[in-house]
Amino acid sequence: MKENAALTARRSRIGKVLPATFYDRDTEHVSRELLGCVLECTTAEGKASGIIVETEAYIGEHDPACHAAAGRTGRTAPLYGRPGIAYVYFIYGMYWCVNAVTRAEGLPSAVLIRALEPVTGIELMRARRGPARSDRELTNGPGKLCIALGIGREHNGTSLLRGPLVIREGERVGGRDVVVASRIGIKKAADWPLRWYIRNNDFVSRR
DNA sequence: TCGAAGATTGTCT
DNA sequence: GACAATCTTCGAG
Repeated sequence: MKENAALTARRSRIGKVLPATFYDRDTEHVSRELLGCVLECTTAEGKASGIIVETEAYIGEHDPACHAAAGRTGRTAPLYGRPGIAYVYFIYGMYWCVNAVTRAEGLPSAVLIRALEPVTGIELMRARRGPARSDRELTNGPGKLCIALGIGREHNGTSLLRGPLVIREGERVGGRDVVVASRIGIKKAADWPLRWYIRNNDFVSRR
């Protein structure tokens, strides 16, 4: 009961779709401010959304871990596009990961969305992820959240301002509630402090 | 509870 | 042909 009240309160704070100017800034800045915002995906099956609780920044061709470090290819083309579009890529033969492209055109950087706290469409997420799963296992990782929200190749290069995949204003996250850490799951430049997450949030993939 | 290894395919060299 | 911004399962302690 208590949990339902908290969820209702969260849903009431979901606001407008973030404008292009939000993304056209320093990638580190955007990463930090995306915490607390809401990623929402609408498909034929319905709508599902969650609060962004963990992000990572990939900051251009000089960042060895960024896909753009290999230069502009067919795969990385969306990274060179306008701020506010989605870069969705396929990895390890079975998973999708979703990024928000940032900064001015021609500067290939993006924010990887690593974990969400489910807000709406939770039943749909359970159906997609499997019934035996706890709520925190629905979206506590970049591959998992794409499965739960139904994000795939059809969203690569689409606008996060128009949908079907959008990011909305959410709760403001105070400075004390933000933790900066090193990135996860990569070998190159893994110690760069470009990962942000909400302190004490159960849905963060790793502390 | 933790660590190791397997699954599986698009992309680039 | 090698590798990858991951997740799951399985076995050991």
